[in-house]
Amino acid sequence: MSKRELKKDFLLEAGIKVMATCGYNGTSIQDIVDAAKVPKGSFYTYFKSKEDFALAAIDMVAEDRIKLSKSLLNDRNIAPLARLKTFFESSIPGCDSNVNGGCFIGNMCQEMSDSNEAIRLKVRQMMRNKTQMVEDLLDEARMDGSLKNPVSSNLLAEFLFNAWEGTLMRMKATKCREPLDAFVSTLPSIFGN
Amino acid sequence: MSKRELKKDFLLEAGIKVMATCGYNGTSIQDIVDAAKVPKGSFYTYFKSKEDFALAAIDMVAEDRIKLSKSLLNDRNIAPLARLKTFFESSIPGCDSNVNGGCFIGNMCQEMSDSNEAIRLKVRQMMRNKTQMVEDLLDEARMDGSLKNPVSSNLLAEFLFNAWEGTLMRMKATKCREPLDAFVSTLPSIFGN
DNA sequence: AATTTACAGACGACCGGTCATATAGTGCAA
DNA sequence: TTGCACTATATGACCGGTCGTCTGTAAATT
Repeated sequence: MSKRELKKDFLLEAGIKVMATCGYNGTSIQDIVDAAKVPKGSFYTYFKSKEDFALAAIDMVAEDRIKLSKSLLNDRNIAPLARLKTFFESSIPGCDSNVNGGCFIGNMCQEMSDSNEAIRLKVRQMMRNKTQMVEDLLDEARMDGSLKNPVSSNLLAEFLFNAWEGTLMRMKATKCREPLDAFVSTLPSIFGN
Repeated sequence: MSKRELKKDFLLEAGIKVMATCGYNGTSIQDIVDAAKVPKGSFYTYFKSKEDFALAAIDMVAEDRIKLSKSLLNDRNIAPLARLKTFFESSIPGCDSNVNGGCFIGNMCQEMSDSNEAIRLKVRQMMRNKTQMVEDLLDEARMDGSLKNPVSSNLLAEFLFNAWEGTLMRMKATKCREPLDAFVSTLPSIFGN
């Protein structure tokens, strides 16, 4: 990775931290470069606009998460539905200690979908990808008999992924992990018995 | 209702429309007064700050929704779980035609919870209220035998309300009602058989 | 020497909020 | 009913500050 790309990633990582808690409109270019300890003028060497930064940020976050999820999801030593639980939990870093920020992609979705089409489309794609991963896992669980819910894996995956995103959102309001526990407690009853 | 209160409500209604699509930080005082066709100086006659406006806006939206929900929820001629479905659907106005805006309270939650404690607490309270309504309905359904899921009404209500909020969020990303349909299709399988 | 990258400073626009002034509304005495 | 003092509302110019972006030039790299 070139020196330029390293610095770009560094700027992204620092900026994501700010934008995850303050949102798109609540984060200024100044905030981003301050967090990265980089002069303001340099910002436009790496990103052609604030929107461009946000799009790259969504890419980076989603890529990190998907990489992490993939390694967990393909471990055939663990039952599919147990992996699903892990999958959800892995999508929020340090969900017990640091309840700030929530899901960066979910945040962008709520704040920007109605005002920035490029961000909306990128977010939609990322969510579609993650939903597909859930669906594959559900299919696997159906094969081995641990999933008995008659609703199609496709619909159920949509439902569960969205439910999880809603749970992360609720965590932002409560600032505690209680909603997460309610989710995990309820999950088995949805798989059927 | 006094003349003053009428104008305040008018300003609120016009402003909520803007803020529901552009968010808190994406909406300026100028945007609000423009939407209401009122001079900027007048804003501060009715609200002491932008934050004050947002808090009043959340109140108004939640009050409207709760009033609407209450009338639907208490209709004993309809089965509890059917009412629950109506309850969810009533919380989003014109969910098929106008997918813009989504859930105002959900939007505020995601955007502001980490940066404005007053808004966060207000949002938390509203969500708690709505969850309680779901819980009551689930209890009623359990009485008449239509709800067989062994998970407590409390946990299940939390789960379902958050799932619904997540579904509304997903609708913002897709700009179509498909996620809503997936939610409604999946719902019966959660009640048990 | 030529090209790319780094960055300070400045740009006009707009932000949330204030204020002096103008106007409208109210209660009361005559 | 009228005239008057007083309070409440109306209003847009204006405040200091920050916004996202751009430009000119210095430094680094090729």
